[in-house]
Amino acid sequence: MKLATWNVNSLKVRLPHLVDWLAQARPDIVCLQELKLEDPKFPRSELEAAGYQCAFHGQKTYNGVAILSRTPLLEVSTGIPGFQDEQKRVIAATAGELRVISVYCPNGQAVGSDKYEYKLRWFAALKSYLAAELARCPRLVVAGDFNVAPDDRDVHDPKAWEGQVHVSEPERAAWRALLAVGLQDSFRLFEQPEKIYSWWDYRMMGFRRNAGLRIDHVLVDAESARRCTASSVDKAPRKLERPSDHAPVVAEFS
DNA sequence: ATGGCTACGATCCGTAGA
Repeated sequence: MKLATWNVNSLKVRLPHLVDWLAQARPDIVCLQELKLEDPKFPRSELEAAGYQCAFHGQKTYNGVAILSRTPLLEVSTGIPGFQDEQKRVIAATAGELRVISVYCPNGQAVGSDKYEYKLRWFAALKSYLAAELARCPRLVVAGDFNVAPDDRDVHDPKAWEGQVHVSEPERAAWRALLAVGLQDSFRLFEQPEKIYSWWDYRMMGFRRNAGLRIDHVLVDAESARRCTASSVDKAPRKLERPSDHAPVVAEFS
């Protein structure tokens, strides 16, 4: 079983890349972020033709999340229960025995800004939600764009980024609090090459210089961690013309 | 020198992303 997460940065623009990638990588479940389109504009028929059922929660211009699956998606829920939020950043569904949550965590803009405070509040709410979901559904995968680089290995230039948004200590503490409810970063279950990232700035030839951050993650419960056989970043779609600034992250399970 | 791309929705610039 292969599960992926990909921040597509506009599903409208990236649909051809997504359809091609689905055909090549053949994931069973895909979590998508930054759809940037309203639900009536979701390309359901194209993705069904590619072999996927779809659950989506979109809005115009910003945010928007989805889950694609080769098997039926049941018990779809959107948002974080009890957390009022205009921004469409969370969708959950059950595929077989697995509860899957696709998340697009806030960017935070700059340390100390209103958006940064919102990001920390949002992470606290997500943590409570994940604890409750884990109690209810022991097989849980949370995949998406977390907008946090967990440690300096996940940052191309830790000195330049020191204290900045995505790596600041309060954000990393919020990340560790998510793991503390009983989840693991699937990528770090395995020995990995150095300098693996999932996002590269469009500017300054970020991708060519491998000036990136690892901010897209697949979190898994203990049993899913035991069954996880691989976790990696697929850089191929980032090399195409007019790419998303993020690459897909893939985890495989026995 | 604090910029630099990209997407979007508004128009021919501002907001946001990371």
